[in-house]
Amino acid sequence: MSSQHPPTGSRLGRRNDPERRDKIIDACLIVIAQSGVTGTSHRKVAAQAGVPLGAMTYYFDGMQDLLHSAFTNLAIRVSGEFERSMATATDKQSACEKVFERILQASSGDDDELILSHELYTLATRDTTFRSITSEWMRRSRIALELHFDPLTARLLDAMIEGVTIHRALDSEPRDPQEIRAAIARITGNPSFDS
Amino acid sequence: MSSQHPPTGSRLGRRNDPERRDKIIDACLIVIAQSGVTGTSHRKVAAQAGVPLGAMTYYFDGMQDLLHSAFTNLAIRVSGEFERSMATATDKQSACEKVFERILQASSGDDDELILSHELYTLATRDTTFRSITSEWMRRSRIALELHFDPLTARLLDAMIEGVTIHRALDSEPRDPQEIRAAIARITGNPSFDS
DNA sequence: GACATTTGAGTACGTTCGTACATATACTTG
DNA sequence: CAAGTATATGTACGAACGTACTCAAATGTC
Repeated sequence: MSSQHPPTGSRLGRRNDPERRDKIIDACLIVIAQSGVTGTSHRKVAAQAGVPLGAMTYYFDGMQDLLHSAFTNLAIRVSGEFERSMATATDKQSACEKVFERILQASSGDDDELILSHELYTLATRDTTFRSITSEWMRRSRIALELHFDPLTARLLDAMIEGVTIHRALDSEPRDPQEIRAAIARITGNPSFDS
Repeated sequence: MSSQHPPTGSRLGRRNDPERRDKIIDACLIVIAQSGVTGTSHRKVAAQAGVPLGAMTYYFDGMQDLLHSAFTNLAIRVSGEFERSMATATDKQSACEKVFERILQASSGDDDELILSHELYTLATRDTTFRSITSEWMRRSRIALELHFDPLTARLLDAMIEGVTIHRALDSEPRDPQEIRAAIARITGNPSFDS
């Protein structure tokens, strides 16, 4: 008993798999979503990614570096999606509709985005290193919104998205989607959206 | 060397110090604010509280119970403060002013409230047990706001407070306080507040 | 004052963690 | 094909962790 590893200890040696690093990052986000940053360890991530433990310290300079890389990836992916979504809007009205969809989707809990972003916020509140990620994320959101709204409205709308999303997620009673429309209507000064 | 404890191993025995439990809870919040839930351990909290390690398992049924008690305490304290603040407002205008002060103070980073609430949100996003705390917290905020605003406006305002606070905290560039006034003005439909 | 009970403290155990490091393999170069 | 290098891996180590458990001291009871 106690066969710790495949019978033949096959060390692959120089294989330079460029996807290896990305696989670890993806696995890291999965583990964080499941267990939180608190419960994330090199061993869990390695297991999730299907790579040996030694690969963790090989590709990343410790836990901090791993987390930073993982959250940077997340921020780039999510803000990219939002940019693309906003870019498809043709006017204020359809832009409002996109924002509505975004809040609805983000607060639905159907994916891990909400959990992961909270984990990131928690790190960023304490650590300046991570704040550069959130800062850049917000900057890109704002710019995407400024395709359709003036700068101040874009900032307020961005903040409102955040607040409504969180409140919807952290309340145990379900919230009426109509509330989202009211929020957007008041911030943008577009009363017709609140129908 | 290696004197682990006061020279005289004075076991105090039945002393029933009712403050002991509260001291541990306060210490726990301090440790969380410093090191995050991630970095919080029984040993650190015990050291901060000046109680022996054994006291931790005596007063609390494990880490989960400790965290739950600590965050419940936090929620009660903070929402109590907000209720009292809102109760002193005499009309819509002064209520808006109170809300303004609240956002300014919460996002200033002068105390640990912001850090702690994020840590709580992160737990609540994943764990229903903690969501009852956030849920109750939001309920009380909403009721406090409903002293001066209609229910829908109260909800939106509450969400806006959250969003603006977070954005102010997680941006590396400073934000103009005037932005807060604009947000309140638009949500409450009180244009005169945005001056 | 003797005994029982409650309250609290100290310690030891088994687990898990991050990381360092020796070393095996694959590739490159001559 | 030999020598060298870059790449990747398995493992071992010390530190820190949560928790269970034993037992001392103070209090309650008669």
